[in-house]
Amino acid sequence: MKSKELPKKYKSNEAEMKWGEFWESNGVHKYDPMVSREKTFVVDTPPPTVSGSLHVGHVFSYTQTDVLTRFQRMRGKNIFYPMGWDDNGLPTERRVQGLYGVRCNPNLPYNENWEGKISSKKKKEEEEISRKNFLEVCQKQTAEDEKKYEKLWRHLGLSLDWNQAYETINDHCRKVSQLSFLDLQQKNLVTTKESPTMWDTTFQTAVAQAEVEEREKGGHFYDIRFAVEDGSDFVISTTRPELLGACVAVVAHPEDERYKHLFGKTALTPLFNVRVPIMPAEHADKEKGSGILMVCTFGDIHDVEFWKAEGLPLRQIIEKEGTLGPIEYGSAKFPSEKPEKANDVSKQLAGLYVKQARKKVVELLSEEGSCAAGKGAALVGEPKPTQQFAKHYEKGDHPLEYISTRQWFVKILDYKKELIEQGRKIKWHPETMFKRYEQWVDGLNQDWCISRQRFFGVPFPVWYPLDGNCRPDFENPLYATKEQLPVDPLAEVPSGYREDQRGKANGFMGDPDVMDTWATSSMTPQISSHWGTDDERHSKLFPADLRPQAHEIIRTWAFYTITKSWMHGKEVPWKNIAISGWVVDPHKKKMSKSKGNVVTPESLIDQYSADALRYWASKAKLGSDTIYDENVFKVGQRLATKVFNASKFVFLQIENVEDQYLGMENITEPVDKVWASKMNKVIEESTQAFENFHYATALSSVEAAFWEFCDIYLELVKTRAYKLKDSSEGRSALACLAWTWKNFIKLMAPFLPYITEEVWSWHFAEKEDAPSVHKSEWPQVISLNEDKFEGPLIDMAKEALNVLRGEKTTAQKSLRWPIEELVLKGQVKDLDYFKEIEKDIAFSSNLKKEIQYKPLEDNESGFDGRYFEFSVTLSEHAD
RNA sequence: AGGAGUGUAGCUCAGUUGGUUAGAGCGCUACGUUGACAUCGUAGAGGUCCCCAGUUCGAAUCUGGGCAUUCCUACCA
Repeated sequence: MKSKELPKKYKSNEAEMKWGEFWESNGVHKYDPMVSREKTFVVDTPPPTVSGSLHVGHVFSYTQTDVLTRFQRMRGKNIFYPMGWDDNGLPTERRVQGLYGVRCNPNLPYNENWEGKISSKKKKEEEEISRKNFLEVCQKQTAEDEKKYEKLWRHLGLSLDWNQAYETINDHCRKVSQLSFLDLQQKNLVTTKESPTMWDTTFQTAVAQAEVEEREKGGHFYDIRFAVEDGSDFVISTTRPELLGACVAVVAHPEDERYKHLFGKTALTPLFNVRVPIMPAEHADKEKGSGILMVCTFGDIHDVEFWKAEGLPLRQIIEKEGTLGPIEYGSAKFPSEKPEKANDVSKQLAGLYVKQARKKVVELLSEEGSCAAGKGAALVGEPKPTQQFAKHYEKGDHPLEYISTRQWFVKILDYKKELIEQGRKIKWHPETMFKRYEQWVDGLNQDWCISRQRFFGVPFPVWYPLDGNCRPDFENPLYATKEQLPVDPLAEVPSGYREDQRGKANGFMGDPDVMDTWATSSMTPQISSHWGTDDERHSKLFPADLRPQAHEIIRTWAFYTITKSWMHGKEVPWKNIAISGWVVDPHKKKMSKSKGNVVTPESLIDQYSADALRYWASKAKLGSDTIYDENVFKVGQRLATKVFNASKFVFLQIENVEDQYLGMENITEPVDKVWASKMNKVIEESTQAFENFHYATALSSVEAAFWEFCDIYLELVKTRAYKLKDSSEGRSALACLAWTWKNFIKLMAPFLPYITEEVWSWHFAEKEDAPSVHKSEWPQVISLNEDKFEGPLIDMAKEALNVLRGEKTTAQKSLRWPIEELVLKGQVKDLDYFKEIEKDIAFSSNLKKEIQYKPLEDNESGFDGRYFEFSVTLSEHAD
């Protein structure tokens, strides 16, 4: 065999291109549908939101999944590892709106000739386009983004099967989502109802509990005097005086002596002169404010609950846009003792946004004579500043309002116990993450609102019949049939109706809403398995083996997926859930685009190589956050280079050696056996670690062993391997080198797929009949037949080398400088075994030596190991 | 306020079931290097293992109590 031409240096970018194409054209990552379920490993990959670009946080967590998956592939598993794109939903709408300067107006007709052009415009100058045009431009934009994402994932070396990719807006996903909805409907697990719901006034849509976050805001307490029918009065404290017109009751704690006597009486609100009952309520806190407070429709969740429990009237004054409505007082719905005065106030407030209205109301309340009790101004004293916590939609800028609207809900509140039980059946990595799930489910207080008043999403497969006055009958919806799916109720017709009956008396109307994006992504395992449409495929892919995801979406993605799987089939969606941590900045805050992180993953890969980034991601355990640190990329890069150089060296030693001399039976020399037994341990450890999802532990163990291999073992045996290659001593070294090298490539393959594939191709691709290391068999431990070779010989040799190098360094001499005499001290456990190392050190270090030993006294500390002290005297051969 | 995590070298982190002198990498300092490798090698400096108390022959590790910090949840009229 003639010597191959090996590159002088490793060029990561060229290699990444080459092997990326190689994997694709050889179908290395392809799922085989013919293989049984037992031999298949199914990953429920997170579909990232397609709204701009991926960042280092994505690289981090997706790499961790890929590492686990590559291990399983080498264990012989048939891998199902799809990619999904979450392209529907608000993020896409927002991105398109900003990028193209357009806004959806569902009342406009479709314009065939309209073409979206990138042009950012101010909000007021945005072009209004039809719903269909809007959806088209959304789809066009996400398709472009997805291409960019795919390119990055390929470059990073994620071993995804791109044949299994899906987009959550495509026909198949819409079908599965709608099927899911219909199934829940049949099981009586969804309901439509008009009820107070958290509402974002900017996007004008309902939002679910899981999408809400608290933000701290400065605010003020305003003390306002109310009159009582008996002529007395009291003062309430509020941060939201603009809701005065929506006041439906006043409450105090049942045990509050100050107000007990007022229960059952009525109070009169200032400005509006509305008569409201004074009632006891458990949620009133005697210590807070004045102890008595107003109940409005709706200020917060307590208002909603109290309003529901007591059957109070609904006086909604805030409209969907976040402005105060034009309210006519003196009507049945909005009674007033002095309607004229109330309407005068109402006129001044109508059309104002909440913040402006607050200012105005405060202004009016501080006017002389505004107090209904006849005590001058209703506003008492100065407003007191306070830190408020207001609920916000995570993507919105204004506080949420509770507004009563009609929405679709999945009934989850009745099944908290069952859903926690389902969570318990799944193996969480790390285990402690289950607590988060449990706590979230336990604390739920609202059903899951799945309808959104948006456009780019999966429509409800629902129509409503219209009565003679064109009023929809929401209580008796018309559901699509399974065969109709996917269906757009705004374009298609319920069975038994004709298109020309749309919107007409006694006709029908389509449900205009779309589903929450989680209603679709909660079905990712079923989307991949083709639930409901392909039973055989479903049985092979469901439940999945692994769900990887981040911890902040346990309350959404994990929870909703578990919920859906339980509701549809009383199953858990996956056997394992692996929770990745975050990439955080040096101040331990989560890194994100908005924080101005300008480093793109693409440029990092170009600079450091994909393997280097993967190394960094693989160093972090599941569930723990990692500080962004480019130094770790450098370490990864160095490791890859070392793999290249060491491989080159080993390859040059063994390339022309006949196969028969590289068999394991040739490993006869003690030092080689000891090294092989050390490798056995590394293989065992890392396999064990991988099986427990502890890939980072596996990496550490392999990495440490590899550097030791380069620094110690290679140094020890290189002379022997080179000079005595035709003797049994030399062959022992060569066989051990070949075996060790092969195993290192394999052990590192999940982490560094490119460099390992590169060096694998030099020799083993052909010898092992495995074109790709990633489809080769995971290393097995070998039997050495002599278990006594587990002693510290390598450690001694290591120490000998270190002392040797140290001495020479101290003497400021070359490492080739001959040593006159060197005394080496150390400890060894096994006396017989110790005798054997004599020739090895001499041999491998090219040195002659004498070894003396004597028993060591039993350790004073009581530790019961037996030791022998030894000293080695080394002096240079007269070579 | 409740829950979960974290706290070990200047930095990023390992540290299994308690066990001899607490580790690695980076960084720093000094030195070396024509034979796989300067994307290298060798050596050195650097520690109150957050604090206090307890259990133990022995604690980074176990127990109790604090402190700091991150995240989740709740409250905040």
